[in-house]
Parts: sequence; structure tokens; C-alpha cells
Amino acid sequence: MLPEDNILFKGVDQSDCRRMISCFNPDIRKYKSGSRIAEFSRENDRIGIILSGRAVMERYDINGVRTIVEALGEQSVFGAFFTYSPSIRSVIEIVSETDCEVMFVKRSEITKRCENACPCHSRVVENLLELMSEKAINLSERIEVLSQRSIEDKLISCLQIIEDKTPQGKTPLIPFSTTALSDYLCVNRSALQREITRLKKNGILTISKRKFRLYHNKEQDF
Amino acid sequence: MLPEDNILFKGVDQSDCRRMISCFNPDIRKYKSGSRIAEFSRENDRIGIILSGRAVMERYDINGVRTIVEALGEQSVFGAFFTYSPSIRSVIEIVSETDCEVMFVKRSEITKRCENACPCHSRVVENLLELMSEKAINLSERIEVLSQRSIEDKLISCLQIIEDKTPQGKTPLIPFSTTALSDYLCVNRSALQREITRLKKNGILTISKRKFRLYHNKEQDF
DNA sequence: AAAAATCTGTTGCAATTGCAACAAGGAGGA
DNA sequence: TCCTCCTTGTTGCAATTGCAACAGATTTTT
Repeated sequence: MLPEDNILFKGVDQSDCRRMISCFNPDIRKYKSGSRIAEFSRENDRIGIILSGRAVMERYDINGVRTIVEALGEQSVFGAFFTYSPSIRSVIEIVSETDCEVMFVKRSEITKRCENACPCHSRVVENLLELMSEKAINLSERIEVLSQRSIEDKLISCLQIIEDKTPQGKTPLIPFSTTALSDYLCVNRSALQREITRLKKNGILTISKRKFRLYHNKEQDF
Repeated sequence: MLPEDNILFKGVDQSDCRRMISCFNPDIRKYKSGSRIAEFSRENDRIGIILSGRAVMERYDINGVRTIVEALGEQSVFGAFFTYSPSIRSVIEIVSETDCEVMFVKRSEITKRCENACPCHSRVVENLLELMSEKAINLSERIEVLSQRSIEDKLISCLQIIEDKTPQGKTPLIPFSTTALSDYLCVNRSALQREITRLKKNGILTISKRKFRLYHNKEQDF
């Protein structure tokens, strides 16, 4: 992927972009599937952007319980700047699900006044603002799911959000295995399985592999 | 409160600040305790900053169940730009807990290139970026709490976060009533009460009114 | 192709949580 | 001051969820 296709440089023309890239001094790295891309214990100032591949942000608490915080696809951004675990209570890690290519930039490089006085610099800051906003919205949706009081409601609310984001005509796709989904919903896997089976029986849900369809036969319709 | 004390204008000197204020054309309003300050169904572009007073961001789902998303104090920022409920699934509202003074600014006013070419303008954008970052961290902490699997763990993790944010020497303070706290932790009130009573009995927690102390006698110590 | 590892689907049982109802305490308004 | 409304604290019972264990399916590695 060319740097100028990157969302951080959206709207910046190619030559400016190259100049800025040298200015930001980014670090592009490749990772094999299953490797640890980053850990938010101490690093504070690095922003990572997934150029290719898929990864997940996960947290392990002191008891070793895993929670999947977010699924990261191409163009997803992560970093302590966005979401950050301030204490020893838990560790947040980014782990690749497929082979990945990741670009790291220092936030301070972006924010600082550019000595070359790039006029396009401020465009990048705006893009960063936009990304932050998206991230906040994602986290907010995550909270919406987790604040549901039952497994059924958590699952449905999660699937509805995925549905809403799926382009017209495409089949909505769960970005996790069922096991991982239970870590995302923060519930027991077999209890989740039980609910899925029940919803299928009642004709509210069909799932095959990671594709699904929801039939909103309930009071949600209005 | 003078505008130049506002975090959005941090680091901008007074005369620049006044110029910019006229440029941003902010809307400052007062609210009585218990009023609805904002609702995120349609408004998309307004950022609110609490100048004085306290408020909460709450969500009501289709069944009327309330969730407290966030406690907002002085200098807190809110808006669909930060956290936004994209669908009819639920409604997010900002409700004042005390009398409040709130400043609204259009996000596009901040982001747009200023025709007066304020050099300090970019400082404001950076401040906004900083605020966004804080917001993301808050949401992230919220997720940390909600992803705990039991009421006990939710409560403790919530109290630890409050403790960590409390300045040395001060007594940590829960920003909610117990009833509201249960809406924040997304659990049943009497079940939460039961846990609190149990933790008190076991000497892990003391609470009087909203002040509390945690005694980390458990395996957390290391 | 075989072996290993991981994921799916199920179930009985135990533990936790939600619900409803009620008594008592406190805050604020008439 | 009294009255109302809201919060706290408690409890028995019901419902939901977690846990453990297992079998079969699927995927990955060797």
C-alpha cells in the first residue's frame, strides 16, 4: 500500500505526502500471523496503523482472563494515545490474526510544528482528529454492547451493530470465531453457545460459519 | 469562568482567545439541575463543554433501561463527535445533576480553516485532539470495568480506577449514588448492594456516603 | 495422510445475579 | 413541621449464567 492511500494522509497530494513522510519518519514493520504487534504498558506516544492484514486488541487481566477489546482491520488505528490502560490492573496487547504490515508514527511528530512548514501538515492533524472520533465511536458501541444486561441482548446488540455497518446487499459477517466472540461479549462461551442455539431454534437468527442474518421479530420493530 | 480558562483554549493568550471566540461563535447556556442538556439523536456537529456544574451522560435502550455512560464534571466535553449512537437502538442524553453552564461550539467551526488566519487556531485543534484522547481513555476504562465477569470484579475495578485518579491524600469519592452506580456498572441494584455488604463484612471495603476505601488484601497484591 | 490443536455444540449441576417486595432512613418542598 | 419522594439495605425465590466435561467437527502442523 502506498503511503498516500493511508487514511492519515487522506486529501494530501502525493508530493506533499512524500515530503511529510520523511518528516514524520515512520516505521513500517511486518508481522507473522499470531505475533504480538504492540503492548501498551509503557509506550505512550506511538500510533500504529494497520496497512494490511487483521489484528485484535486484547486485554488480559490479573487472573489471565482475556477480553477482546476491538477487532482491527485494514486502516485501523491503535495506540495508547487512543485507548490506554493506565495501570498494572491489566495489560493491553495488539495481536495479529493474519500476516500484517503496520506503520508506526510518533504522535508528537504529527502534532509538533513542522520546521519545513508543510501547509498540508494541518490536514494530517485533522485526519488524526477524524480517526480519534471514529475510535471513540467504536469504543462507545462497545460500551453499548457490554451494557446489555443479558447474553441474548449483548449478542443481538452486537450483531445489529455489525449489520448496520454492512454495506447494502452484502451478508453481515462476525469478525470472530464463536470462542473469540464470547471473549468480546465478556460471557462464558458455552452460555453464549446455548443462547445462539436458542435464537436459531426460535427463528430469530441464522448463522453459517461467520455469516449471519437477524430476523427482528421482536418489539424492536417500530 | 472566563473562556481563556477553558481547556479548549489552553495555551492561547487572552487577546487571541477573544478573537477566536468571536470566530467560533460559541453558544453559552445555563441549565437548572435535572434538565436535559443535549440529546444525540440528530445533532451531529456540536461539541459541549461543561463550564460549571456536574452532569451525566445516560443512555436509554428500547426497553427504557437506563445506563449511565459517563459522569461529566467541570471541563468535561461531550458530543456526538466523541460518542455517538448511530441508530434507533438507543438514545443518549446529557442530563444535569446540578445547575450547569455549558458552552457549545460547532466542530466544523474549529476544524475549518480560519479566514482570519489565526496562528493560534492550530493550537485549539491540538487541544481538541488532546480532549479526544482523554475521552477515548475514559471510554476505555469504562470498557475495562464492564468487561469484568462478576459484580464484585466490576465494582472493585471501578473503585480502583477512581482511587488511581484521586490525588494523594484525598479520600476517593464515588461520583454516583449506589442506585446510579448500579446503572453505571450495568447490574441489578440489590445484587450490587449485596456485594457491597459482603465486601464490607470481609473487610475489603469501607464506605460512608460516597467516600470509600479499598483494602487490597487479595491476590491483586504483587 | 496422520497427528495435533482448536473450535463447535451439548448437558447437568452449581453459583451468581435478577426480581419483587418491604422496611427504614434522608433530603427537600409545601 | 409534616409529607412526599428517593435512596439504602435486606431477603426469599426464580432465572440466568458459569463451569466442567465430553464428543464430534474443523483447521493447522508435521
